[in-house]
Amino acid sequence: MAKRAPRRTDGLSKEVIVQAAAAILDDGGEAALTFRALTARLSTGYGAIYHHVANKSDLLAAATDAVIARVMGDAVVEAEPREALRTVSLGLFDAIDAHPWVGAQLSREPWRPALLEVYERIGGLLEALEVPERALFDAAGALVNYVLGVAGQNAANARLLTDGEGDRAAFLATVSAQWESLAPEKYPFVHKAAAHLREHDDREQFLAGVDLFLAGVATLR
Amino acid sequence: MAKRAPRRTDGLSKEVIVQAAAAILDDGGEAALTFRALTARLSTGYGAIYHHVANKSDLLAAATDAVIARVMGDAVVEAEPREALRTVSLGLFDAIDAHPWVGAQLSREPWRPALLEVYERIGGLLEALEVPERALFDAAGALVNYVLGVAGQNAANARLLTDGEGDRAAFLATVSAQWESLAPEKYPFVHKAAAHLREHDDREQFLAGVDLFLAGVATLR
DNA sequence: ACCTGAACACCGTTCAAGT
DNA sequence: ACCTGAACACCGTTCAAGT
Repeated sequence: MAKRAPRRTDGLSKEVIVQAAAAILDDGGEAALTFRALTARLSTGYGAIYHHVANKSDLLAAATDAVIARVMGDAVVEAEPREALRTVSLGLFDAIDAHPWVGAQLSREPWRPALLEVYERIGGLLEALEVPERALFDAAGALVNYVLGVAGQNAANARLLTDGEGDRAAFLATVSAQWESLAPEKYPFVHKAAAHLREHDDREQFLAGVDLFLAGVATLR
Repeated sequence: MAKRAPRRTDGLSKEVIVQAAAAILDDGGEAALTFRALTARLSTGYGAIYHHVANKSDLLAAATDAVIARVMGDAVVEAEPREALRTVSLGLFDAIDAHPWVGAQLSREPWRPALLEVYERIGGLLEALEVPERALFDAAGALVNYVLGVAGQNAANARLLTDGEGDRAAFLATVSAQWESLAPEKYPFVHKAAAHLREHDDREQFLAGVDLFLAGVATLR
């Protein structure tokens, strides 16, 4: 009886490891990604992984970069900058919604190389929108931050729902009921917002925010 | 020789525990908050803490709520809604900058009771700004998300700087140099942005984003 | 009711040893 | 060069036992 597990015949690579990590993250969320789970999935040892990856942080960062790079690669080039900005923003939103761990990671390490592409694309499109030079960088920073910020918050909700058992409608109904039960004299706005909360569509609300932003940018011209 | 540490004479309470946790978080960042560090600081045992607090998540949430509640309590009521919105936003930004762990926590659990106050205040002020009913909730959601999102990103940077050794100027110079070294044909925007990055003020850029947002909101009237 | 601290079931990471 | 897996130094959390 062999004491050791059979050795992998195909070589390991950072890419293979990062892809396996992403699969684990997608399946079970952030808590599921452990080196033990990773060695099991790859039928290998700890050292083999550490040979290709510096540590867990490095692994998460690489997996995040891969997702963002894919989104930016997929995003079609549109003629009209305003529409293109909406498309790029929504692409990021959807990717982070599909991979909630990406949202958490981006808010933890916002200077990743992957975001270079995002800044370039969004900045370039704002330039095409004829935003004046003096406001261009503030506008780009604000829009990128809005997109990542909202997508991250949304991802947190998505995580809450997959980690727990409940479905989205039930969760929103609970929060909505809480808001509704607040004294209208003390919380007039939140009290009124409760009804909207139950029916709102996250994607639409996200896009409404992008549009508000672009409307603000348009006043600068 | 007594085998056991002397028993606390004053009683423990959730408030005392939460405050001690906040102090540890402020001192050493998120990694420093362990139950071992907490028992040492409070001269108590694990069970004592678990008697007042459900688990670590609960502890972090309570500490976050306390910080946000303080900010919202401190925020002065201003006559002019536009100025009041800037004040509230900046108050949140500064609080999260001073306590970076709050930013991380809020992006992890965005439905905390503490945020009720934030939604109420910001929503109410937008209402005072005569934002039409149909757009009010999207606008409030977007603005709150922008504020928390940017503040969270900023907090991540702050964390990067305190956890590592470097100072802010050196860090920005490094990123800026990286951006500048990119091929201007491939990254025209980021290449140009490098100079701005070195000199920009996070607070000012944050406020510029709030203003862009409010300008967009103003077009709805 | 409130508190103590040994013990348990996990982590990420290291490293001597294998091929 | 690349890989294995026992071992180490941590975690959060539990719980029988104390006051």
